[in-house]
Amino acid sequence: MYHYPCPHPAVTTDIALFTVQQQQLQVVLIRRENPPYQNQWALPGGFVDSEEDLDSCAVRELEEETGISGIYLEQLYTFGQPDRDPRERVITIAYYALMAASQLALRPASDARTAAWHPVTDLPGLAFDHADIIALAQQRLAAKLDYSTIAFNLMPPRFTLSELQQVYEIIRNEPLDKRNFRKRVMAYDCLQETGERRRNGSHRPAMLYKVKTPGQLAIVK
Amino acid sequence: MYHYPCPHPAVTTDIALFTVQQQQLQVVLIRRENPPYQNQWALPGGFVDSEEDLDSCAVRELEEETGISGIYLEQLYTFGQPDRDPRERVITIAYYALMAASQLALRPASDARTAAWHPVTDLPGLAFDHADIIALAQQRLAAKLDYSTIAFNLMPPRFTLSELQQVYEIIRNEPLDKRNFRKRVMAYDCLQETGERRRNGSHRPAMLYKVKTPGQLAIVK
DNA sequence: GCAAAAGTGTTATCCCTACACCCATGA
DNA sequence: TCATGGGTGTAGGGATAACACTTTTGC
Repeated sequence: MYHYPCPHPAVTTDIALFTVQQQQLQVVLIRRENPPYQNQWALPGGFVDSEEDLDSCAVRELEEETGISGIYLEQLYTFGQPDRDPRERVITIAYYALMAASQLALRPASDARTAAWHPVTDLPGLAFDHADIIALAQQRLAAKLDYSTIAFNLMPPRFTLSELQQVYEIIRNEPLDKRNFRKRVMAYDCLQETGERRRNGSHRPAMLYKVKTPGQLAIVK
Repeated sequence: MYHYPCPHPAVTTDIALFTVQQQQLQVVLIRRENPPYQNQWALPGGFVDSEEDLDSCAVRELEEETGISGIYLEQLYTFGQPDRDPRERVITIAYYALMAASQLALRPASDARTAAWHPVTDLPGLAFDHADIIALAQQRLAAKLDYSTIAFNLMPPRFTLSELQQVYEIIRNEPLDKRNFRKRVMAYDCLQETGERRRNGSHRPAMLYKVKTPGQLAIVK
């Protein structure tokens, strides 16, 4: 097989998988079993296979290391500082992904014995430049809240408008007006009432909504 | 030197360099001297050196192949379809770059005998997936017009507001209201009157402006 | 009946849009 | 003096932001 006469670095994908849980934006980290950075926390990710698309690699690595699949995933940025891995030149295509807390079912797999959620406000020391990746992903997520329906990918199949509002408030880190919020998200025309209501304590039950076309990302306003 | 036991693809950067010239958005293409796609048009770009940052690689390749340097450059997206190069797996980190037409001084260099500007509306057949890269870059540029001062990077050191408006109109492909346009860009507070005026035909001379902090990208509105 | 969250409209303000005329110059 | 692009302000409309009370339930 032909090889171009040029350096051939290792190439990985890394995935910042977010959810909102316990009133916090959280990200999945795995504890590394092998050097470098053995026993440190890192993002799930790994080497791109020879006949594998980059997106597919991110999906596969996430599934292998956390057991999670079928969620929203988007390419974020490519990090290639020559010394970002102490052993060899490794270029990583970073992705970010979103899932509902309700779908939580972390399955630690072969090369990541421990996978766990961590609040982004309280991260442990991270391997490589993964802190930078998370920071950039968080920034992108916050920016996309303003002009897309990306946050719907953080919601379970059925949810109340108050729950949706909480997700927005947690990511933007500021309170929102209830009536204005409802007007805005309903204007997106992406949500549908289910007939059901959620009873949840000693107060009026809340209508449950679902996303009309799940997985779709609408650009709005 | 250590090598991770994984596939090691070739990695390149490719750069979509835009300017506005002759009432058109144009992009630099080079004619390929070597296979694959010999004699076809392609974006400037090339392999990432072993100790080289990705951004630096893009800057270097652009300089080597076109003689152009010192301009605005931003990472766009990473393309990694396994078969995007017929010879070997090649992953490319695509960049886009902007320059003023006034700075035009294409210097064809060693591995790109012919470098030339092409209107994006009338591109020749392109090597690899470079047509996709250009399309995405153009889309990103148009989107960024609406919420940043990115277009200022397409302007020469001194320019009139009418010239700036033309650049916006060409990229957005629609006419804009002169008074509203001026109000908006002046509100960015990024432009400064020079005392000078440009005399240009039998009509009132236009004030020349400059960007207060060139190279800076402000997020606005 | 009381506590607690759900649900709902109106008004004021701001921003964006539409729009037309005078100015300075060269020929 | 006329043709050409440069330069300027205002008014109306639409969208956003501020704001408070009633409803339904569990205890």
